[in-house]
Amino acid sequence: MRADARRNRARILAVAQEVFAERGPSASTEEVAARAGVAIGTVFRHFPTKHDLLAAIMKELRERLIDKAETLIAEGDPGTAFYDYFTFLVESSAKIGTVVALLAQEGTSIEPGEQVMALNHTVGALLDAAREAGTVRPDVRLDEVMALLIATTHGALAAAWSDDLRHRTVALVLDALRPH
Amino acid sequence: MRADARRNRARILAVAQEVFAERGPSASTEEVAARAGVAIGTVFRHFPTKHDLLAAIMKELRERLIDKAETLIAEGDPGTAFYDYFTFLVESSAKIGTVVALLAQEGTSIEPGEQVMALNHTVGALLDAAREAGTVRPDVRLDEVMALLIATTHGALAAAWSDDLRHRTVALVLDALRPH
DNA sequence: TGACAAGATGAGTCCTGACTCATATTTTAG
DNA sequence: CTAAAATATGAGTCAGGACTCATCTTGTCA
Repeated sequence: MRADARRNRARILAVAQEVFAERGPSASTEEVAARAGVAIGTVFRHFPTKHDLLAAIMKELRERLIDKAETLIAEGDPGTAFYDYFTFLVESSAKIGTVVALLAQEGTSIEPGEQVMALNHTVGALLDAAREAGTVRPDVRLDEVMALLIATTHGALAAAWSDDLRHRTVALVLDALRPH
Repeated sequence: MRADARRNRARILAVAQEVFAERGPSASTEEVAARAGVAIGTVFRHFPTKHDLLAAIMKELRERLIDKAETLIAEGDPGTAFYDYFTFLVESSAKIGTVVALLAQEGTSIEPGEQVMALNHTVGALLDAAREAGTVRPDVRLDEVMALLIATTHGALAAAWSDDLRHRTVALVLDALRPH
């Protein structure tokens, strides 16, 4: 792969994240190209389909999210790591927006979607650890947690909550998971 | 207004609710026309803009939602009416889908939006009653409740939760609002 | 450095979906 | 029953956005 091609690919990917975060997944490929300072054909050379572009973003994002989870597992208190991660994901969605696309677009399609599967697995591990540490009610199930996560994440993005409101709301949701 | 015109208007409105519930707000006006058994021009005669059509749906929906609230206030236990209403709204969104458009489309626009204002007011009344009856934590604020409502509603629709999962998730969320 | 393959360009195609309007049809008042 | 007014019709216009490709440009390697 030529050096300039690699540079362009990276630049397009970065810019696309911004654009889709701001305008939602219906933003035009034209705008991505324009903001990347590149002709539209170049975008389609690297990502033959708009869907491919979105998929690439989601893949990168997933890696970032899983990195964060591994850091928390390695360094953090198992009792609080779960809560920290939940909060981190909601914060990310408020800023990055794409998390929502990740969770939603896949959620509505038929197949579970590998991104969601991976996240499921990660959150599940943190949840188990927290349960064992006694900081999460033992009867809380993973699918409920994922549902709360999707809901909070969607809400934070769709309704553009203020920082303050977002914090208070997440606190309420997480309180629901704590033992008594 | 001619009799057939009135009939058509009503039919279009009813069908449009179905279509938008199934396909989301991006469903085409063509499809609404087709399913209503009417030419596309007729749809545009009654609703000059797609936005007008959505607005009409939302208005009708709002009236239905507020009716329900008034019934609950009049007949129900003030301690549980709030919880029943919250549940009712989420159930509705799971079926009607349009609630989401109502809460979201408006939420992202600049002005608060009269639909959301009205719902705010209604939920606020129920929340106050429940607080007074002691079935809701005194420190829970209306904006937090609305945030949870939007989130749950979005989540239920976007992720197509099963009935069972929806019930459990709503139960968790509502537990977060109960005193201890 | 030269030449060629990889890459970039952007005007153009195709399609979808909102909206229009000249014409045909129906309702209804008288 | 009839004519004017109100409606309905649906082919057509227009705009936006995904995607293509003939042509030009540039990186790289001998």
